[in-house]
Amino acid sequence: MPHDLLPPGRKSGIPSATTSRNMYHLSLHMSYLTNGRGALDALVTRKRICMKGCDIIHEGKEGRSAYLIYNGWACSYRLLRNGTRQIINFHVPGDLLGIRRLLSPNFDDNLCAITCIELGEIDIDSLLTMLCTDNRLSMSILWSAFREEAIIAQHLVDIGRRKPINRAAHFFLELGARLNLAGFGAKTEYDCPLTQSLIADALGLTAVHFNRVLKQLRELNAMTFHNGRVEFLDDRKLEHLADFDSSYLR
Amino acid sequence: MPHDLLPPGRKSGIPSATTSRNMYHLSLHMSYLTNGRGALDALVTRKRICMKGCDIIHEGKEGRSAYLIYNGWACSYRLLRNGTRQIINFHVPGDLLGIRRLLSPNFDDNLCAITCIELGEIDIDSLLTMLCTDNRLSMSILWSAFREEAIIAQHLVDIGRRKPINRAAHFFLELGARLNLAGFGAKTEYDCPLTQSLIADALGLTAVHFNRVLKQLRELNAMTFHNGRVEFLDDRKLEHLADFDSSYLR
DNA sequence: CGTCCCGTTGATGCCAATCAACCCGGGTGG
DNA sequence: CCACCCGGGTTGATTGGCATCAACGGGACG
Repeated sequence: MPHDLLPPGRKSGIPSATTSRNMYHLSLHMSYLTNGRGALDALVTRKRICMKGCDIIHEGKEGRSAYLIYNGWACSYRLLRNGTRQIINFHVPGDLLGIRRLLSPNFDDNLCAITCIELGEIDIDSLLTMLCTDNRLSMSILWSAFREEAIIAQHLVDIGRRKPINRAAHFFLELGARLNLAGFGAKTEYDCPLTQSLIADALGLTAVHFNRVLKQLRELNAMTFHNGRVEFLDDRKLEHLADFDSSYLR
Repeated sequence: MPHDLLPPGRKSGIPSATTSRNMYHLSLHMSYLTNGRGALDALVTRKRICMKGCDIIHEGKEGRSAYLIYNGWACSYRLLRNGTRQIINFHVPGDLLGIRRLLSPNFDDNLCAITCIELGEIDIDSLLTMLCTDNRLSMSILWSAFREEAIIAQHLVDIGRRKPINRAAHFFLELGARLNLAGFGAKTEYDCPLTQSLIADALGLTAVHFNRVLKQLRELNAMTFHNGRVEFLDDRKLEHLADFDSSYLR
């Protein structure tokens, strides 16, 4: 039974990642979200800190909150009866978490802190009432739902039809693009606090095999991933491997 | 290069499936959607018929319409450079198609008619302006976006971490549950106009191997799929295989 | 009657899961 | 302090499952 993100964990040995920025410099990655952001920020009632490995939202548990990530990383995942785990999506600073339970708790996945994470807590009920009056806010929420759906759909295509090496290339490119849009990381490198087995669980591979795939990427001089840092060595080669087009992120 | 749904095709040899109902008896599957349904129906400007195999929305093509399915089936899919196809989701009567392009054309996948299909066309711009005034309508749209996201996420888990036989079992159970909620099909059987290779492309398998999986399910006396008809022989065995819980559909 | 699409089955080969061993660095406790 | 453990990463050997290639049958349709 995999449990590498279940225990509360010790003090993170992992560098605090890409999050050493002003908390107001959040992922203003698109017009709608930018417009709605002010209204969203206003709804944050309190700050919450989650330690690395803690569940932020647990499946089935009633909860009346959504969260805005100020800094740190999280992931949504599902555990299967056969003991495996599928990670649905990783979440980076600026992302909005848990909106799906706005309308139904059944829609939501487990949500777990990958690094120590700082969250703005938003009360679902006040969000709901605000939605009725503030139109830009509803647009913002809708946008963010669509964007997440597009990311997940892309992820689905990745897992369903791409070979592991292409899948991995696509993953790192997408993550880089997302961080870039959120105002973090450079074009050719970024901090990434994920472990190999976390990524493997997102890509539908075993950790062992993902490790070999990383080796291949290294030997192709396409990219490296060491000590929580991703470096793109040959963008064109990578993009060719990944068949990547970032337009769905905008 | 797979193309079994690309050509316009001849007159469908496939029975017109589960769609022989009153067109107003649409998938009123949930409170929010029900509330918003009237408003949505009112926005339908004209009816459109698509022949089996026709693209309803094609990636990249500008289009300012969303569609409501009156009857017939469709699917959203993406084609990869390597010549394979991944089907993201199947759509049944009552589903709302193409809302993601409400906010950005980049978000949308290809959309194709699987059977001859009857659609209500909704102008995106009037939908947008309506959203600003009609609150139940925005809730309805939001709900439908969340639900679709939940379905896709479930699909992702399926492909990423379940073995083909469990995947197939899950697929048929989900489809059955969706049809049921939409008011079609009985508990233990339903019409399903999909071909084996369509389903295989949704499940991330080859058609050949999916065929063998169907054989296994048959030999386990769990279910059969013949001539466009699904029959569940042993629900408990199936549900055990699939680890299925339908709550995310409601 | 020939063609096309769909479903079915067999034979073969490869790729990724699995099992296993080992390294490294950091914590922890005797 | 050293011994030990534990989580994360790396590599090798082996197995099996799924893709691939190929052939055929049947039904629908021109």
